[in-house]
Amino acid sequence: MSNAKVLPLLEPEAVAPCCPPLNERPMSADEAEVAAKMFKALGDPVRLRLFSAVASHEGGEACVCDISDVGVSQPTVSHHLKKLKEAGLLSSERRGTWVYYRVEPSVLAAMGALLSGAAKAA
Amino acid sequence: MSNAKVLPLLEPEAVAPCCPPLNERPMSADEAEVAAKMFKALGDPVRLRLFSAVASHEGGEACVCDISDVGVSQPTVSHHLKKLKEAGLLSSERRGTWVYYRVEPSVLAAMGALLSGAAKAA
DNA sequence: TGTCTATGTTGACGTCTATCGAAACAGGTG
DNA sequence: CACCTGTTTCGATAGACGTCAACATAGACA
Repeated sequence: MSNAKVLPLLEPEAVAPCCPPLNERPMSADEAEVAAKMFKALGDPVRLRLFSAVASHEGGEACVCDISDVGVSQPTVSHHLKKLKEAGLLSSERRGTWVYYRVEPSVLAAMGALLSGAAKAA
Repeated sequence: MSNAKVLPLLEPEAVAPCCPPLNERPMSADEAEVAAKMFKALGDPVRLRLFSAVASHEGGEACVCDISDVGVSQPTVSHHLKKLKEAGLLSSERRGTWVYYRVEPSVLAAMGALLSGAAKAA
């Protein structure tokens, strides 16, 4: 329904300031709530495999029919893809009969910087 | 009690091969299950704040009394810290009256590389 | 030595959300 | 219209989150 305004994560200017490096300073409650949604989206084996399948596919986009081989039913796959899309990690596009999912590099970079910064100083 | 053998994630040689970059190839079910546990551990706002508080503290270790200011009761804090420890992200050590938690750099680096690698190529 | 206080952990319980599959529905093609 | 792809709805099961109470462990003090 109101998917377009569920999260402001799709905007790059909303991603960058949301995630200071983990070791810089203690996260505030608001920052943690935003960042936790992204981590939670990847906190499921099925979603992680789906996301990896999309990210490793040619051009960073993949048809659902190519990544439905994760051991669960297709409705469940659609459900997980929807959650990844709501978290801002994927974006869907319909090209004729098939639906293609694509990764969001900005959000991925934000999460990587969040962890890499903490790993560097530790 | 039997904390030492809950997960083999504490060994660096178990961390490195568990997480190929997300965009290299589709994750297997076993790899995804291991990596999802780490992401799931950070998929909660309270845990994320606790982890950030430990990581940003002096020397990467912090007493529980210093990070209990997250808006929940202390038993809840202890529960979340236990989950972070079970995921291999933290390690606890008792120094007298107080208990100090410390970050595990190797696991953090693995997660960062997992995402940074995917962000680079995407 | 014995007791008392303080710090963290653990267990049990209630509540809430997540996950998954079966069936029905929308979108697009030949 | 018949067919296929993918989404949505609905309900049932399982697990996560949070608090209250009780239990270990370490130091203080008489």
